[in-house]
Amino acid sequence: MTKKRTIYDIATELELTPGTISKVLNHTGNVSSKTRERVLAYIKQVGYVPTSSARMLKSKRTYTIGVVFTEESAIGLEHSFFSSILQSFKSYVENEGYELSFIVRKLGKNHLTYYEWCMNKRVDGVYIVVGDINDQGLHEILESGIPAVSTDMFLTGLHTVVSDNDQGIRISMEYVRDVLKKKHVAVVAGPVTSKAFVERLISFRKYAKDFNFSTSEEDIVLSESFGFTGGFNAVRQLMKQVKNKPEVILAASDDIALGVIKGLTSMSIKIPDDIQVIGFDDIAFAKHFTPALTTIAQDRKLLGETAAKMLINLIESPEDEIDEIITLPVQLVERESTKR
Amino acid sequence: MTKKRTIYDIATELELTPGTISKVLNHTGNVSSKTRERVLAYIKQVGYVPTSSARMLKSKRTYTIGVVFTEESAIGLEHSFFSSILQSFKSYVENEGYELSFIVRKLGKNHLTYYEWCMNKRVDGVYIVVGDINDQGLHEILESGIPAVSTDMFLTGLHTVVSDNDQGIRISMEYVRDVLKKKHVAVVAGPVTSKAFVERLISFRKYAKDFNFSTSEEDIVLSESFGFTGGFNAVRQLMKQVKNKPEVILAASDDIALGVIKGLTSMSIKIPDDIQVIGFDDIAFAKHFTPALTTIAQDRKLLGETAAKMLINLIESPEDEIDEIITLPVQLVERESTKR
DNA sequence: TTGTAAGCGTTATCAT
DNA sequence: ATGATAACGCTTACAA
Repeated sequence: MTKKRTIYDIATELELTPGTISKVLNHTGNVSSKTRERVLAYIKQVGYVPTSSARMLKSKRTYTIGVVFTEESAIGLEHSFFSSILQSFKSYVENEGYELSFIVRKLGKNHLTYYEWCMNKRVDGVYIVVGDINDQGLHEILESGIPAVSTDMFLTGLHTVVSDNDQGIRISMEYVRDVLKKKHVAVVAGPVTSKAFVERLISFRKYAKDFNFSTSEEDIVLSESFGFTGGFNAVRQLMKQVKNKPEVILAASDDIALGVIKGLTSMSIKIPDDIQVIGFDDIAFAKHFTPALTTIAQDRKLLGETAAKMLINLIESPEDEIDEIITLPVQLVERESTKR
Repeated sequence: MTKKRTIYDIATELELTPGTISKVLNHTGNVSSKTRERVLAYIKQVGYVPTSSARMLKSKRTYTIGVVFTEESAIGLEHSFFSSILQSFKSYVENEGYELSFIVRKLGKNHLTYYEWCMNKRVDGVYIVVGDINDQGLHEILESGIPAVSTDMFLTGLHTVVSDNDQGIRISMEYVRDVLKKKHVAVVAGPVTSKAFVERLISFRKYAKDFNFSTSEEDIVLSESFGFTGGFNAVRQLMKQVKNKPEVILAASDDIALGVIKGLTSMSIKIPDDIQVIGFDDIAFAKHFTPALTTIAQDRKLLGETAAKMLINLIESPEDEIDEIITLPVQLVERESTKR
């Protein structure tokens, strides 16, 4: 490992002083455009890059964003829905010169709270991809005034960008009524620990009533988990408790929907011939499944990007007044799990 | 944001000097156990944590590992196979007090090579999850002597942990011969840009010959991409070019296998009744697909952990002589896409 | 056993 | 327009 060149070396090599180099590096102070060019050219030539720890130490800006990705919900990097939002967030902020650092509860030998971690790392901002609303540490962060955004949860003081869950449920119900021409629709709801699932369930109840669907409480069942297995078990439960088979089942997420389909298949129920299924999210696998899943597509790329823009705005222009909540429209994608 | 307490504050508050505080923090030098206890207790009470940038600047150790996750292959965080290895790597190193930082080509306003990035961030080591073997930047890293491990590629000087591809192909072929009792097996291979895919194809040819399978060159087809769509197209091509339908198809990866199944289904070929399919990887979705996929399971958790252990060993005990390549055994998982 | 002081590589405030 | 110099918060000889 060759010795790292410092701003000091550059200076002597160019017969200047460190201060001057620093000025051109930071586009600050007065430097003649002649020396500026010379320094810039030399720096590029020798491939010099400032040492970030020194810069951080001095300047208080770290160009680092802390990422909260709660693993208690058993969804880590592996969960395609959240990780693809994160991916898009990451690309955006990297382009702006920021980097991501996962917030962990442990640093070296010390255990610490989210807030302590943020103080220690001096992150410029925090992005909550998935968080536990009951986590005291999250509240501490908000109270501390560190810029923060989320694509998952609502908390006062927390800027959030989410898909329009109500609209999503509304368009799937309209699709059921107007295109599928069905009236008996059941729902496999997600765990109520997630705000999004709660919203979707509320909207379902509302529109089922507004549209005069023949849906009763026995047509509503809760999946005990986020994923495939939850949907699988829940739908078997649903079919057991229901007097008449529903014509259509709405699932709270695609993961759950795929479990629902598999559960139904395991009971020799054909999709979409016997029962039609509609999901929510449009995960990558939805179109590959057999039958391909009709679902409400969330724009994950846009979710991540919007959150990124929002956070950088919060960091770099704290004086701007911006909306606390941004809602993004969703879209119905018609595939094989429903049939006109 | 309350002002951060420094080692200096702690010292004056305790009527000691910064040096002493540092010593107890680093378990170094001589400190009476009485003061040590006192300092430790106080630190915990006020929630003090050392500022990492200052520590890094001084000590040259950053407790940061750079992660190379090439995105050219269109597989980002979203790809479940690699991201779950990374997840397991991450958990392990975090427990040891390290953190991960994605290596990007851009830092602030400067574009730089992998190597420059590593120098700049002063990472303690590098983990290549997925890398492009032709990338000059990777070679630079190895030459520089920064400790590096990979779970994907082979390069002299690069420590690597991989699954035993040859064993995987062998046991699936033995399974075909001894359990399925079939002789005509085709293969949908993966793009040869990946070493793993090359190995699997070589092993396939070898065992097809050794086992006297009735497999000819026309039974071998290459998927032009890593994923589902590649498998889908490739198998349709295969069925077109082949005189006799194969009895079993081996796919180079699960993603490809699922595409193969869907492709076959689209041609009204029933699985496993008409053709049986075997994958490789055991991604999360393999068991949820219809039909559930018989496959060779790689132990992703162990892959990530082993790589993590290896890298930390390289970092902390550079004098240890350790094997450059570690090969992990794989296992056959029998599901619905094959039938005895 | 504890204190002192010199750096680590920057940035920023003064002088020049 | 450029040069000196004092921080930033920590580690680590070395001195007391």
